[in-house]
Amino acid sequence: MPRSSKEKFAENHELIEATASRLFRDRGSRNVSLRDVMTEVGMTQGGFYRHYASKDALEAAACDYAFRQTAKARAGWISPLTGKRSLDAFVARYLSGTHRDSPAAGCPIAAISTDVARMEPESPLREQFVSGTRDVIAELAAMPELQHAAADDGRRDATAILCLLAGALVISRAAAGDPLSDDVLQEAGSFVKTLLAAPGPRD
Amino acid sequence: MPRSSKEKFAENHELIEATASRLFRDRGSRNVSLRDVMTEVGMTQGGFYRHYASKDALEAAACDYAFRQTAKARAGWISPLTGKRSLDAFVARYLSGTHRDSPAAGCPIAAISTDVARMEPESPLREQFVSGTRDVIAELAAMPELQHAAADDGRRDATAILCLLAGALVISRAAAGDPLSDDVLQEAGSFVKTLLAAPGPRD
DNA sequence: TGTACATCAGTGAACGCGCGTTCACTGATGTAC
DNA sequence: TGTACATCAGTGAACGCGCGTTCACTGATGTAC
Repeated sequence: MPRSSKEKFAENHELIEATASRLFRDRGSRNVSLRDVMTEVGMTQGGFYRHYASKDALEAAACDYAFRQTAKARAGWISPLTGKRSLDAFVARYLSGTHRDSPAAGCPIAAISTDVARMEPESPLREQFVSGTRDVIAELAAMPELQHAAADDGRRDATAILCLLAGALVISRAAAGDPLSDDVLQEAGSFVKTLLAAPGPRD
Repeated sequence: MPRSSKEKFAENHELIEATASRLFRDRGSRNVSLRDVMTEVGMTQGGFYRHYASKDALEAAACDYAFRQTAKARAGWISPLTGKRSLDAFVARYLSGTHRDSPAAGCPIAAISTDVARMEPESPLREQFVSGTRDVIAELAAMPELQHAAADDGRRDATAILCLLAGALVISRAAAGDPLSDDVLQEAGSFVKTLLAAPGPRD
């Protein structure tokens, strides 16, 4: 059944992007073939090139999708006490066993940053990644707990905490199956909690 | 010229390991062929299997080599003021532009943790990686700055700081070429410095 | 010590396989009259 | 509104290529006498 309608085409396009985003975060794009992606979508491999010029182009689109998807998800990460967004709630969700065990649906910074680091200097994937990371830092910096008297609007602390969280998740995933995996999540969480409870601005 | 002497064989073995360790950290083992490794060593690909049973086995050996190499290098990371090892000196070297730009000679946690996370649960690479990571945490926990009155001998702070450092390096590498890359290193370093200057134990 | 022989590190071609990409083709969709 | 035709999303086979691994072979090394 060749030739889909415009609507069906757009639907397939979105599905390819979402599927690739999921598989690439889970296994790494080098370990996922276009055939894997298209089969999961329910199409054959040849049809891919009606949607993207190359696998590289798909990688960039999948990265963008991952940032958009996780940004939406984070909007629902609210404190059970206040019902509002908070750094506490963010940290708890980010360092959860669920997040560790579901890279396919999780933060692209933790999932694909090493792949991005190995790309060519001017690749579209790199640009998407940097843009998405900037947004996450800005989102974190706007959290109430970081709105202290710092001159930089909490950007430094936001950056550092993101590094801590992403680093902890990556190491925890690498150590999966070993007690160290849970330890890392627990200790990183405890460290941030203590930090935020400390009196006064940190600068 | 077939058949090397025992000495030459041991020398070649070490060279294969060191070369693989370097290339795998730099480009990721999936992006490096055995041919790449053996050519760089100065041998042909067929000879590889006299040294290792498979590429998987080489990956584990290369990981172990990376941890041993960087542990030796860190022994020389001393404070310019006191001439002794210190967390300050460690952080400065870890978050340097040199370290960011030389993954091939740098920390394996920052270089290959994502690759390790994608391995089979019981792989030898995973075990080597976990063991090496434990050692780094213990080394950090023994630093004078973390020997405060904490009940856990500074392990929690050591773990958290390692996560922060590794996370910062990985993100900085992914953002290479963009101002964000330097910003991340600088802000993470500043954050840790402020943290260590804060009075009293953190718990 | 010298000699004959077994060992085995390294060579280089070959193997099967999966990959990204191309392409002739199909037939439903969308459009021009 | 109905019809004829151009478009183009999707199919599935084929392409060249590089990969990890195997293997018959070579000849220096190491050993047994």
